[in-house]
Amino acid sequence: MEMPVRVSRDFAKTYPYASASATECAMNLARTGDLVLGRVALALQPLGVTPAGGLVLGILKDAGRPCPPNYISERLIVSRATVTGVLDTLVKRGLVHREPHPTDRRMVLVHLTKSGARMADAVRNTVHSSEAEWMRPLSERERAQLTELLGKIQKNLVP
Amino acid sequence: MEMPVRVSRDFAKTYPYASASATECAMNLARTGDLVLGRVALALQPLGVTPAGGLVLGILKDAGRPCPPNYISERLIVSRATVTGVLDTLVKRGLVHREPHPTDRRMVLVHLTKSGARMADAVRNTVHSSEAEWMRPLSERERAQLTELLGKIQKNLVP
DNA sequence: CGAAAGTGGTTAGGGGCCAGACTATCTGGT
DNA sequence: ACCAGATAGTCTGGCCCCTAACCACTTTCG
Repeated sequence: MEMPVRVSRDFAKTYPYASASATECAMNLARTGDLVLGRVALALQPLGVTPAGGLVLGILKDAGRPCPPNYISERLIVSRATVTGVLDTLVKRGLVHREPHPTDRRMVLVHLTKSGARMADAVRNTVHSSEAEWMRPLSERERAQLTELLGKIQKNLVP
Repeated sequence: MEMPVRVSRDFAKTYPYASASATECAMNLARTGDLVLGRVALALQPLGVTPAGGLVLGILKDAGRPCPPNYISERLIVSRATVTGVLDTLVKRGLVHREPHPTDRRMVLVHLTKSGARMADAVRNTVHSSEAEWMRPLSERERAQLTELLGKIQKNLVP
C-alpha cells in the first residue's frame, strides 16, 4: 500500500464536486489515527489493560480523588453507557471499585485500587515512550506543524 | 477543550524520558482521526448505512464483479471475522447477497444488489462532499504538507 | 493415491462505542 | 409540601473489531 494513501488519477473527473486534496487528507488522517490507536492497544497488551481502561485510570489518577462516572464520561468524550462498561471490566481486573456517594444517592464514586494506581503509572510510561518512537521520523519543526494543522481541522470540526 | 490538545506545562519534568512534541502529535492525531470518523458516520446516517458497510460497498463497486470476503478483508485491512459480520448486516439491508463460488467450494462470492450499487454511489458522493467541508480551513499547500507528514508517520508505523 | 499443510468462511467470546429507555434521586418553583 | 424537570447510572440492542478455534475444501508432496 502506498504511503501516504493517494486518490486515483481520475478522481477529479469521477467526482467533479469533490476535492482530491481534501479527500487525501481525510483518508490519511483516518488511516494514521487508526494505526496509532492500534499501536497503543498493542503497547498496552502486555500490561493487561485496554486503551479505554488505561485512559480511565489516568483520569482518576490525575483527579487525585474518587470521581463519579459522569466526570469520566465528559473527560473521555464518550457516553455514560460506555463508561459503565469500561468500569465493569476495570472492576473485574481489580483496578477500580465503586462506592456510593456519601451525600448524593444518585451518584457513585469510582476509587482507584492500589494496583489500579500502579497500573495508571505503568500505562503512562508505556504510552509516552512509545509515542516518541512513532514520531521519530518527524523533526521538531514538523511536529509543531502537524499539531497546528490538526488543531485547525479540529476547530472546524468541533463547533 | 483546547485545540490542538496540548500537554501540561510540567510534562517534561513528570516524564523525562518522553517527548512533549511527540505526545502532542499522537494525541491530536488520535483525536482528529476520531473526529473525522465520527463525522463520516454522521454523514452516512441518513443513508442508513454505516462507515464499514459503506467501505465494503465501495470495494465491491470498484471491483466491478462479485468478490470473496477474503478479498474484502484484505482491502479493508480488517479480519475475515469482521467482514463476516459487516456482510451480515449488509445482507439484512438487502444491499448485498452471498453466492457459492462456481468452482472453489470453499469460497463465497459477494454480489452487489441493485440497491447496493446505488447505495455505493450515494456513499461516495456523501463522503467526498463532506471531506471538502472538513478540510476547508486548510490551504492547498497545507493539505499537501499534512498528507506528507502523515505519510512519514505511516511509513514508520507500518513495517 | 493419500496424508499433511494451506486456504476460506464462520462461530464463540471479549471489548468498545452509541442511542434510547428506565429507575432513582435531587432541585426549583409554585 | 409537592410536582415537574433535570441529573446520574444502568440496561438493551446494534454495530464494529479482534483472536482463537472449527470445519470444509484444495493443494502439495512423499
